This record gives sequence, C-alpha cells and structure tokens, in this order.
Amino acid sequence: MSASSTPSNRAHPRWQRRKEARPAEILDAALQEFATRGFAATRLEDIARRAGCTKGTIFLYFENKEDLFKAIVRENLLPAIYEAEARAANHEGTPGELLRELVRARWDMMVNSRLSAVPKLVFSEAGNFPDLVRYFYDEIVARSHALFAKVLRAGIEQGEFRDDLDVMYVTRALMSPMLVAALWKHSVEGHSSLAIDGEKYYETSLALLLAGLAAPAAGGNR
Amino acid sequence: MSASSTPSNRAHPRWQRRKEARPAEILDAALQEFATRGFAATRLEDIARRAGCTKGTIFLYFENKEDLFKAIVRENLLPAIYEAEARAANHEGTPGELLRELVRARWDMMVNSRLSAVPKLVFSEAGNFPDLVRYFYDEIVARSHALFAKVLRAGIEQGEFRDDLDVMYVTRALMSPMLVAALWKHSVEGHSSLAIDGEKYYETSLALLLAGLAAPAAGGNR
Amino acid sequence: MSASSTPSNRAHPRWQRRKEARPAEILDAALQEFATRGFAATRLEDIARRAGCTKGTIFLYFENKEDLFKAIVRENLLPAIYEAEARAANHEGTPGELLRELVRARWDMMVNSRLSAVPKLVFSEAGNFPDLVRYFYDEIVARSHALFAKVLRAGIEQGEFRDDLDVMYVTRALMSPMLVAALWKHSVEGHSSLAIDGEKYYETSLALLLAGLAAPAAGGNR
Amino acid sequence: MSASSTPSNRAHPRWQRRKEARPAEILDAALQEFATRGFAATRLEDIARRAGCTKGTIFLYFENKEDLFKAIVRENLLPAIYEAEARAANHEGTPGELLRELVRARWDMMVNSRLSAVPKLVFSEAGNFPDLVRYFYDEIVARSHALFAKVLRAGIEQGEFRDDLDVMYVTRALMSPMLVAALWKHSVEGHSSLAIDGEKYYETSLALLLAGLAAPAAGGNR
DNA sequence: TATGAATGAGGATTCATTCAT
DNA sequence: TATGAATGAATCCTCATTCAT
Repeated sequence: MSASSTPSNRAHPRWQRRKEARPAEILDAALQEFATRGFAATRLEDIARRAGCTKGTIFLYFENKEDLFKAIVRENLLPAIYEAEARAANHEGTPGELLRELVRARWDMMVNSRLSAVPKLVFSEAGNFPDLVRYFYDEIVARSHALFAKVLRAGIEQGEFRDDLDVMYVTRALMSPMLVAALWKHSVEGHSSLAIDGEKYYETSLALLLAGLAAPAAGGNR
Repeated sequence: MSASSTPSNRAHPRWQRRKEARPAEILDAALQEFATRGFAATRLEDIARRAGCTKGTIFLYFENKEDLFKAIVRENLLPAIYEAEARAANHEGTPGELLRELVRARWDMMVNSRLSAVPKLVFSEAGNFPDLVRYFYDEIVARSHALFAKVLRAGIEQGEFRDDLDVMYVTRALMSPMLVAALWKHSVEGHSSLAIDGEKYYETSLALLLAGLAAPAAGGNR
Repeated sequence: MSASSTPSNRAHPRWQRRKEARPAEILDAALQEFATRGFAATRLEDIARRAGCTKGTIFLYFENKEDLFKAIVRENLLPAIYEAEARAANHEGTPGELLRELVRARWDMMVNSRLSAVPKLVFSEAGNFPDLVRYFYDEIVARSHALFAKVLRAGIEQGEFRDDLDVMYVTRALMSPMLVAALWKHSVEGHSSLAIDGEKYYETSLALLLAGLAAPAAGGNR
Repeated sequence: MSASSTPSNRAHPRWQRRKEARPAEILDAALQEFATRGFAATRLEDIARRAGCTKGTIFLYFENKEDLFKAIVRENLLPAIYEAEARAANHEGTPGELLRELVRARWDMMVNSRLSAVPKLVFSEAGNFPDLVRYFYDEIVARSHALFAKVLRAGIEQGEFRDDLDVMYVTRALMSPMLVAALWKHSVEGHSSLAIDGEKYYETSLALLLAGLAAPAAGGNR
C-alpha cells in the first residue's frame, strides 16, 4: 500500500502494522492452543482470544480450521529446517564435533523454541491428518535422518564411531530424547508441577549415547 | 422363519446379551479409537461400531465419554504395572542383567502390547485431562523411575555402571526410546507406510545406552 | 382364573395376588409420579421402582407410556364419581344442608384422597393431552356442575340462597378452593415446607362462600 | 440479485441482528411454550420458532434450558409485583374499597395479563424445580398475603369485616378464584372449546366472598 | 409372567462458519 | 479490515420400547 519501508511514518502505524502481523499472530496462537488441547478440542474462539482478535477475523486469513492447522506446519517448519541445514553445511571439524553441534541445534529447535509444539501436534493428530504426517516425515524427519546419517557414516569411516550398528537406527536413538523432551514440555509440564531440567536431560542422554557410540579403544576391552 | 425352535440358528438376532464381556470390549474399542483420533475427535458411535454394539449400550456401563476415557487408563494400566513390579522383585543376577530384563519387559508392555496406546493417549490429552497426567505420572512414571533408579544405583555401587551421571536422568534416557516407539506406532505407522523395525530400534538404542552406561575399563582409556 | 373368591386358599397366594394387583399398583405409582414431575419428565423406571417392578413389566399391562397415562384418569376417576353421585341422590334435607354435604364429599375426594393428584395432572398436561381435558371436563367437571346447579336452584327457589348470581359461576366459586387445595398439595407442599392446614382452608372458604350465598334477611340490610 | 445496493429490500435476509430485542422475545416465547406443554415436553426448537430465531440463538442469551426457565420467573414477576405494591401503598379509602381494588389489580395481573402463564408454570413444575417454588412463594405469595392481611385486619378493626375468621385463610380464599382462572386459561381453554367468562367468574366470586366477609348487620340475623 | 440388556429415535448443546453491520 | 450475532450441522446423552432369557 505504501511505498515506504519504515512503518513509523505511516498515517496509522499501529493499526497498519497489526494488519500485516495478523496472520502470524493467529498462527502462533493456534500453534499453542492446538498443541495444548489438540485440533478437535480447540475452539477458534480460544485462538482468537489468544491472538487478540475475534473469531471472524481468523476467516479473513484462513479458509477454515483445517487450513489454519496445516498452515502452522507449513509456515513454521520449513524456514526453520532450511536454516538448520544451511548451518550444518558450513561446519568444519571432526564428525564427532559436527554430530554434537547438529544434535545441539536440533535440540534447541525441537525442545527450546516455540516450534517444540509442532512435534507434539504431529504425533497427536497423526490419525486425523495423515497428509500432515507424510509431509512432516518427508520434510523434517527424512531430511534430518539423511543429515545425521551422513555425519555418522563419516565418523565410522574415520574410526571415530563404532561400526556394528545400523546408522538409521542410531539416528533414531539420537532423536528420541528430543522428541520426548518436546512432548513432555507440551503435555506433562504446564498441566502439572512435573517439570524436568531440560539441560540435564540433554546432557545425560547425549553423554550416554555418544559414549556408547564411540569406537572401542584400540586394544579395547569392550 | 426357520422351523427350528432354537433361537441360536437365526441369521441375525437383533442383539446379543453379553453383560459380562461388554465393558471390556467397549474399553478396548475406546482405547483404539481414542489413541487414533484423540478424545474429542472420537465419536461414541465409532467406538460402538468397533465394539459391536450401539451408542446406547456404552451408557449402560459408563457414565459418559469422559468416564469411559478415564476407565481406560484406570483399568488397563494398574494390573500391568503391578505385574511388572512383581516380576522385577523376584529377579536374581547382576544389576546389568536385571536392567536389561527390566527394560525389555517395559518395552514389551509399552511398545508391543495393546497398552502401547496408553502413552500416546496420555501425551496427547494431557492438556485436557490434567488429573490423568498426575495419575499416570504417580502410578506409572514415578514407580518406574524408582524401580530403575534402584537397579542403577546398585550397578554404580558394584562398579558396573559409571558414576558421573544423575541416576534419574539416566532412567529417562532409557525410557525415551520406548516412548517414541509407542508414539510412532500409534501415529506415524498405520496412517502412512512409515513403519520402523521395533526390534532393531530396541537393540540399537539399548546397545548405545548400555555401552554408554558401562563404567570405563579399569586402566581405561575412554 | 380361580373360582374361589378368597385369596387365602390358593396354591401360591402371594405371588398370585401380586399378579392380579400389578396393574393397579402400577397405575397408582404412575399417578404419583406423573403428578409430581409431569408426564414428560417422569421416567418409566421411576414408576417401576415405585411399583416394585421393572420397566419391562409395565409393558405387559399397558401399550405404552401414553396409554398408562390415560388409564390413570379412566380407571381412577369414574368409579369415584359414580359413587359420589349415588350418595348425593339419596340425600334428604334442605338445599343448604345438601350443598354442605356435597361440597364436603367433593372436597374429601379432590383434596384428601389419593385422587387429589388427578386435577394437578389434568391442569398440567392439558396442553399435551387435549383429549384428556375434554374427557375430564365431560365426565367430572360438567357432571359436578350439573349436580351443584340443581341444588343451588332448589335453594334459590326455596328462598334459602340469593337469586342475583349466575348459578354456573357460583358453582365454580365453590369449586375453586378445592382445586387450589389439590394443586397446592401436589406442588408447593412436599417440595418445600409450605404446608397449609387443609381443614382451616376448607372451613374458611366455605364460611365465606355460604354466608355470601345466603339470601338477604327478610327485612334484610345486607 | 437486485440492482439496488441496499440490503433492506432483499426478500429474506438470512437473519436479522437484534441483540437488544432477542432476550425478551425468547423469554416471551418460552413462557408461552412452557406454560402450554410444560418444561420437559417443550423443545427448544419450538421456542426458537416462536421467537423467530433458531435453536442456537437461544444459547447466545441463556446458559441452558433450565436457566431460560428460571429467567422467565425472575424477569417477569418481580417488576410486576413491585409495581402492584407501589400502587396499593398509595391508595386511600375504606378497607373495603381498598380490598376490592387490590383484588381487581391482582386479578388483572394474574388472569388477564401475559403473566397468567406463570402460576400455571409454577404449579406444574413445582416438583421439578423446588427452588422455584420457594422463590415464587417468598416473592409473590407471601408478599401478597401480607398485603391483603393488612387490609383485612384494618377492616376488622373498623368493624367493616367479620372477625371470626383466620385472616391468612381469608386471603387464600380471595386468591383461589384467581389461581383457578389463570390455570383454566392455560389448560382447559385453548385446548378445547371450554372457555369461561372471566369477568363473570370474577364478579360472582367476589360478590360471594365480599358478602360473606361483611360484618353481620347490627341487630343482624345471620 | 418377569427381567433387564440392548436398541435407536429424539432433543439439548456446542461450535465452525457465515454475513449484516 | 474487523466484528460478533446468527446459523445449523454434528454429537453427546436420555429414555421409551423391544426382546432374548
């Protein structure tokens, strides 16, 4: 509408800014509500209230409830995943170092960020949205597996990692704690007083898995 | 219609009287449906159809939909957990052996049995049934943690397990693959073609975690 | 079934007696329940419980709920009304005395007997059972009016009652307290602590109405 | 469809926005329907149709069916009763004149106005809504009794009314015809052709009761 | 004759969606 | 663009009625 790129010199900046921010605000509110209650149990009115608008407004930006749901995954996930892959591609160091870094980054995305709600959602609603599962699997899970597998194979070749395990299942083992942490955060925590220390969970899991992954010492006694 | 006077050879008696079997059949059908679609999205009619009865029949045995939901966890879980604890109490062998056995038994219960639907349900519906979360935590999670922690501490004392990790978080690390496997089974699998090999997942995870848990070799070079 | 008229010499007297008493027991239970809650809000199970049988049994004796409802009025009312009319026909005395006696008898039937539930029922359910209203009106109300009117006219002719009022409306005035007393009994009383003294109500109303009905004294100054 | 751009000349806009008027319209429709069929037998759809809206709209203004029911009594009755009391307080004249006026005003409210449905409702539903009975008794019945009793006592003191009757029961006797007239109107009338002439009923009843209430003439011959 | 498990139509209630404002 | 009153399809739940026992 305006040629200017700075919002401050518009006539009605606040209102205007809101107009552009609305879809994202709604998406965000929806993500939280859906992750908390599930798709079916979430009322659009709850989302609207959290987004600071009314039910009707949602329909200005999204076809219907289902469309809103799918947009969450679409809009939230891809940018995050592209960024993650880009960072990984630029890394230098041993496979062990790279693996640690990859896991850390993925942990921060899947557990510590706003996006932690997505895995909860996908697991919970898989039965109602098979398409979503496929999408999530192809775009997130499979790509992650490929990324991790590459690093694992490099580490095996270089003798840093043990070579008696199926790489694809090692990847899954590395991912399990993240998934559980994300789910825990959006299910047990917040609805009870049963929080866990995420960092400690991360460190303990990683310590076990990476130690278990290390190639046996040269004249080793494993 | 038939000359015979015995009702049993009628093609389709309008209904069967099955007072004894009904509640369990309904509970089972409900568990599957709830785990698949979630509480809110499941229609009682779907449960009824799967249980081989009609909507109305459900209300002969359960107060309402919520009562039915809670009964699933109540009736299914406790017997299983008692049995598991009893088995553990009678075990003889090294902590390492006992730990393997415990994990295996828990895996079979949480992943391979009909009960695998329960964790899926609890995670998904935590936001709508906080009481349930607390119940599940107290009766299942906390008890399991206590059981595992005891074995872990014994192993540490006997020098079999490393002593630099927080026992409670080691327990969580051991449990993570089970949870993910159970969730995977009831979300990704069956709604897509993305099955995983449970046994391979089990073995790989355990191999990594137990190797990582082993105390460093005497003159060790870990 | 049995030629014998004494129940005591039957083979299974108690059970047998029950069989014959059932319809009446059910009708009676139904009358109470319907009068308390109304037709629609009364569940057949409540009636059954009060009658000491089960739902199914009701259908052995009555077509359906509506049939049961109509039977109440049919079976209960006519015998009572015939008896009342017979008693009135045999009376001797002044119109004033006869009127007192008629009112008293009607009061006992409509307020003090089990039948007091019927007027409550008829008023409440008139909208749902227009036939019933017509039946009740023709069989009870109209006949009563005719009976009372005859006595009133006799009293007027003999100079005992004043002659400036419409006889049919005098009848209604005489009936009003009975109706209110019956309704009160089955609505306000029993659901609150607001009982009234029926006899006092009777006496006061009658005292007022009969005094008001008396012909002005000869050289009267009323 | 029409060339005009004003929506008002469309044949049938799908719905009308009538926030202000709706509650009263619904309440009024509900009063009629409830009084006709009773609470349980009335379907919300009937009320909606009569109110010119759909079922859903009712729930915008009332919690549920029961709330709607209670609102009828709450909203309709109190304003009427306050007004009635205010009018009585300002009256001047003999107790006899005041009594006539009170009865007339009450009759108009209880028999001739839209509110005549309320007594019918209260009597019919007393068994299902004991709270309502208590409320109705305290707010309407008890207050009316007090008002009438005061006038009656004044009349007795001034020698205008006879002094041999319990004032509270005289009040009841005065009220009975009104109640019966109101009930008649909402039960027998309209569902059959059995209308009565309200004014004649009023006059006859009052003539009898007031004549009966008059103190015996000085050298009287009662 | 009596029971009560099972049925299924009916009605209250919820909430995504529409649309007048 | 935003609102929120109104809608009506969808679903839980009740209960009269049936029928195997």
